Amino acid sequence: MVDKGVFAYIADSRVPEVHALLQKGELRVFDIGDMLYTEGQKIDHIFDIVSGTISVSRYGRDGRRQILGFIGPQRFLGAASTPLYPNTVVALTKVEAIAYPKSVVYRALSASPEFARNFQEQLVKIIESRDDHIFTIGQRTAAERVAAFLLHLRANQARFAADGPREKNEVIELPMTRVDISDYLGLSVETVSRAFSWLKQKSIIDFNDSHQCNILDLNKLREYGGRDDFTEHRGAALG
Amino acid sequence: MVDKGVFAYIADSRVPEVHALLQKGELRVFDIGDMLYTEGQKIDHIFDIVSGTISVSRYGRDGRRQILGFIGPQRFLGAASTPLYPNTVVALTKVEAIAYPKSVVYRALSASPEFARNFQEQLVKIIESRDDHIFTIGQRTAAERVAAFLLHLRANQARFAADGPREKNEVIELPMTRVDISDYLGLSVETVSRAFSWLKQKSIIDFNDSHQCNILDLNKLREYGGRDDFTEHRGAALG
DNA sequence: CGATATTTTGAAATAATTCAAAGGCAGTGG
DNA sequence: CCACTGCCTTTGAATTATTTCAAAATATCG
Repeated sequence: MVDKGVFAYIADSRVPEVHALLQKGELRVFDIGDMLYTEGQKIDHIFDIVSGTISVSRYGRDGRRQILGFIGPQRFLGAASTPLYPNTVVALTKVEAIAYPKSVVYRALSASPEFARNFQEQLVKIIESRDDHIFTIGQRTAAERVAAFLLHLRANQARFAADGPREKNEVIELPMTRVDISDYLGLSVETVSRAFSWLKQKSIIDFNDSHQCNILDLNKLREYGGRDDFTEHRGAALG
Repeated sequence: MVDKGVFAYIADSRVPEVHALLQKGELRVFDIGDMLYTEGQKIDHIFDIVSGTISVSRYGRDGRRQILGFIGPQRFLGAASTPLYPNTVVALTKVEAIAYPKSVVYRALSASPEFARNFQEQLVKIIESRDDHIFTIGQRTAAERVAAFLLHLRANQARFAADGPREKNEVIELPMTRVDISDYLGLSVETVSRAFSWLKQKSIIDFNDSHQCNILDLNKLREYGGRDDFTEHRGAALG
């Protein structure tokens, strides 16, 4: 388990303003279901996730929900172009996050070109990850979306796994519910469930329980969900 | 018609490195169908669009295409987290764009915190625009997607329209084909065409020709396509 | 262990796609 | 100027993927 957020890695603490930033960070702990931000809220701090998983989502007038991303350790969130944050962020597991005052973050970004450059790179990676998502829901069938989703989780989980001898049958943790997955993929719950069953019946995956998935045939999974593999990266992920 | 790109607005030319950047910009002209970038290309410059419209898209193995965005004046493109650019960018109309060497852009970003801050804000706006897009294709029906698309175009065109007395029946220019629209919205061409016909038949819109749309009833259009209106902004739009 | 929520499966309904063809428009050459 | 060609757009009918409605199975929690 990592005990730092991503800012500790991308910020150069030799710069005084950056050092001050890292000092000002305040660890906060959230339980399942807690909200880190709510839609329309005026926010004054950036969260840097240390452990756990959150979802970033957006609601339509009539209650339709779209999940924009599932975000784990070593990502930050809270950047927005307006003072009012446009999304809802909920803890899917117990979450530890470091809260940094926004003003102090901006001061540090101004003072350290290196931090600013790394920060920009994280933003670009978020855009690229959104683009993957758009491709997935715009062009793929239900089974392909679910396959792509599993590969996406796998790529992100791999980032922090202890790299012992890699097992042939990899395990993917699914900390979210089927409803969350369906709201992420733009499908109904039932369709997501059927897609899992279909992949299972084809011996491409199977489940220990509904939140732990084994990949039995990675190549086949890639045939359905692959463009390439998704890009792995430590980094940002706002919404 | 604007004769500058967005960098001229967001960069502080009193900083020598920024001044040098603006000097180094080189105007290029593209015809309909020309490619500004191709997928997997190693790119060494950022484009800042002065006039015209381009599409940013991504292809799947079997040829499926997803358009990630349509981009007009006062936006830049070319930022990527890897040396190889992941998308294809094509001119939909005649396009004038200023090409800036990437290295010079990065030097200017390091030298001017103000430019860096504005640049970051543009990146955040791109993310927010991608989020709108994800919501649209993840949660909306065909007619709603088309309505949302029209509102999106309207918001962006409004940015540079001469603000004389606003007409009741607003006109929206559609420089792209129906196939482009369908690849943007994750629908088939036929479905897009039917959605237009449906909105027409409800007297919400009508067409002068297939690339010029009148909004007859903006409120009704918003009932279908609105979350709120889309945020208008001069700014970035990479892909 | 019982109660509640989540996940899976089944059958019917529906939105969107596919296949097919007609209509419209733009450009080219006679 | 008109006719021909090719492309883009619209409309129609049949097919299909996904959703919706309904219920059973499974897991979770006090």
